[in-house]
Amino acid sequence: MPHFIDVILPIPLEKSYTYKISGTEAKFLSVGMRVAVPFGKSKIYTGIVYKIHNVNPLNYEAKDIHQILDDMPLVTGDQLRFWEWMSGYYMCTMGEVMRSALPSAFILESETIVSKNLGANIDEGILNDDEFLVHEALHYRSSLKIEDIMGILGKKNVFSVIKSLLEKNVILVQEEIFDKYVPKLVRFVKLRPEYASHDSLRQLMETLSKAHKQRDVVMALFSISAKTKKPVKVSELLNESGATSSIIKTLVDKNILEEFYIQTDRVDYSVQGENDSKQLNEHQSKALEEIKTSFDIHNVVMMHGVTSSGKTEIFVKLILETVAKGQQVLYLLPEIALTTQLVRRLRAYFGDMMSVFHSRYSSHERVEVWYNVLNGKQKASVVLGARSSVFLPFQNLGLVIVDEEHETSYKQFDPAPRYHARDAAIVLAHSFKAKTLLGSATPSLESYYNVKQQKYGLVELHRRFNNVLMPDIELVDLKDKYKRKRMKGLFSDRMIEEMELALNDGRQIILFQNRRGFSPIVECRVCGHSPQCINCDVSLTYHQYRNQLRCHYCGYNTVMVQNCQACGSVDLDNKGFGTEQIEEQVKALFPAQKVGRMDLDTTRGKFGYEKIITAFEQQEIDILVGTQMLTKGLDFRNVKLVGIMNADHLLNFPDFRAHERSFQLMSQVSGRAGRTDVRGKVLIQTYNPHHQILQQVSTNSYAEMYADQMVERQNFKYPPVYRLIKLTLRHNDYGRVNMGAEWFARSLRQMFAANVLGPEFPPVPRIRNQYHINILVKLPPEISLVKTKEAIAKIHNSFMSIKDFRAIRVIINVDNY
DNA sequence: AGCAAAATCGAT
DNA sequence: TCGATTTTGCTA
Repeated sequence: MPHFIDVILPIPLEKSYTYKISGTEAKFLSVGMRVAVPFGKSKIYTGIVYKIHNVNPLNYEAKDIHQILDDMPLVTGDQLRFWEWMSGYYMCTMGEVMRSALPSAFILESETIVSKNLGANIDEGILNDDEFLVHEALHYRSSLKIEDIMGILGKKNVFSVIKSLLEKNVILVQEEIFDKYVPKLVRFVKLRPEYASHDSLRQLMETLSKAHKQRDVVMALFSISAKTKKPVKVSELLNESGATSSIIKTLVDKNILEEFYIQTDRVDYSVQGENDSKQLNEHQSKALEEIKTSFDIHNVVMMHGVTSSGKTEIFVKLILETVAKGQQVLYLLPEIALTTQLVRRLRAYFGDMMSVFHSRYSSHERVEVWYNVLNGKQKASVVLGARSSVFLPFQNLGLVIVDEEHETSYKQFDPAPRYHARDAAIVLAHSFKAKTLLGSATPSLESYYNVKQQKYGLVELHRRFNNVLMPDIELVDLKDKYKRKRMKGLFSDRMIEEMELALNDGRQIILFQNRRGFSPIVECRVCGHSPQCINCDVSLTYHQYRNQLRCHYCGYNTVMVQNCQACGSVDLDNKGFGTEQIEEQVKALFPAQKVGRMDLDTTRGKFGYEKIITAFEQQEIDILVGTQMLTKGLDFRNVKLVGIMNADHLLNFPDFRAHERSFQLMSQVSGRAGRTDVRGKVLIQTYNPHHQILQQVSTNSYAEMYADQMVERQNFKYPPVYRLIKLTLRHNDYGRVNMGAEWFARSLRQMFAANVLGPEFPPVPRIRNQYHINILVKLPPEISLVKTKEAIAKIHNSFMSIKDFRAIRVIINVDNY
């Protein structure tokens, strides 16, 4: 009987592909293993075995697989079902899910390797310049990659050259698969066995008496192995003896020391700190009990606790109880909140039961965590991770915690799958019959709506830990301050007073401005022209520290212009203000203080973010100016004052969630103030001090905000009452996207009538020379989401069959919030 | 995605 | 009119 497998490939293809396998292979293979398969003319891809069967495909001859890559399934059946849900719900292919789900080191790809044809006599005269260069290069290196050849020839199209060299029998070409995962080997040394006896050892020391450094190394080796009773790492020995690696090499060459390698686990943490979890106070204990009772009725419980209420300690207790039952725990956090600060804190509770999984870890480390979770290893009992950790191969998940549940960074926008990690986590937990706990000081409206609908349980914590008072929030009316000339630059007199007060107390200050750059745009005072990006429809932003104009969409930059490019005038004005300008003004106002800035520009390096946080923590910085990065679950003990420079930018943002987001952002920033005994102070500068949202922030009235916002969402048919699916059409031809979008919207209207909005160009219609246009579909609560998606998919199919529209990229974003 | 055939472009 | 560049179709 013939055997076949259906394979998922990590590319955006609608179907899975069928390959032929032998009987032996059929016996060995099981669903979830990786196989290397040929696909297309020459490429070899990594695929996941999706189905094993005996159905010979009718219309084509199935190819053989190239190789089996695993001896155990890498992906579990639970995961494949989760992938299916995700590709269905978020309208993307299984291949796209696979690409996001697997650490990149698991997805091997073949590479074309060019080598010299040794068997042939080559007449160099028949080669042209490019061909000769490649031939020459092969004298020095036995093999070349396509990439290398592109480098040598300095051009992209090297295929014709390779083809011609192949015809002239100069080279050979083969496809090689690279296993990107190399176990990390650590070098150890030990004394050769012949020196084991006392006599031989004494002899050895005598011979080394003149070689002091070598003797020191041997002595150090003894002292380390006596202390640790374990093999000695070369790195340790170097540290202890102060010797150089060449001395060790000499000893090895002299056959005194012996080298050996041991494969070590990359994810290797020494346990630091105490292992005991703190005692909960009465409010926390009560909340913990409430959560447990609530879990009896609800699969999902919302833990709504004000900032610094000690949510984390409650989570820790729950996690420890779950682990004690032998179950795994997933602790989700927004990427940016996964700082060493929090990891260190949790490490103290969980020690080596905890693994961390997020994109700043190397792909090898991610592979290690994957295997540990898959094999139910103790050290992966608790996984602390960002969005993508919902894809880990859990075996018996018992609890999922989604901390800072309201964070918008849980939603992946690009590439597909455009999933929301919170929602995906709830589905994942459900498939294991596990419970999900959402935590936030400012829950998202959609989650709170589910609470109100009795879908989720609710547990509240109103008091800050140690009864620290909520900060005192004061609104400063900018209109009034400007009128009465009480402003120094962007700072009101109140702001300066409070800053002085805090600094005199030896306390730190955070200033929040939701915009980076020195000033958003440069404008000519004579003709009103402002420099534009050449690829995108946006004004360029002035960045002082490099004297540059930059585009925030595509990264395009030029030197700051001195004259207006339209009229030549030198009278240029910097409109608006960003973090850089605030930093400069603070430095002028408080020359004695250290000022730091935290935004995308200053945190770009690998540890840039970490560095600024640490400096602020250790009070090397007195005043920290930053963007919304500052809101993400950081814990600074010594901050007395938080200043929000201009709340209006937030409130006037053109998005249906602007008010909700403003409330969350300002509440979160305010929460950074006064986390210890002294009551914190928050100053919000605004032109609209009577704005509802600002009043609600200042009185910390979440419930009121929720009620107000829900009325608006209901009236304007927005989530969480209605659901949204956003379609974005993209093409470099303005007319064509416009026509296509009109067609698409017209077809959608036949089904959904008034619930289709647009097509509408976004505020920045052109990005990287591509025109974007949006269509929004609003789904009333009573309408089936599944049927709607089917209808949209159908319309998309007919759209793609129209010749003029086929080139237009259609991006479907389900729940685009 | 990536590759190659087909279609279109554009300068001699 | 030929070669180069872009578009289109297909992968099992």
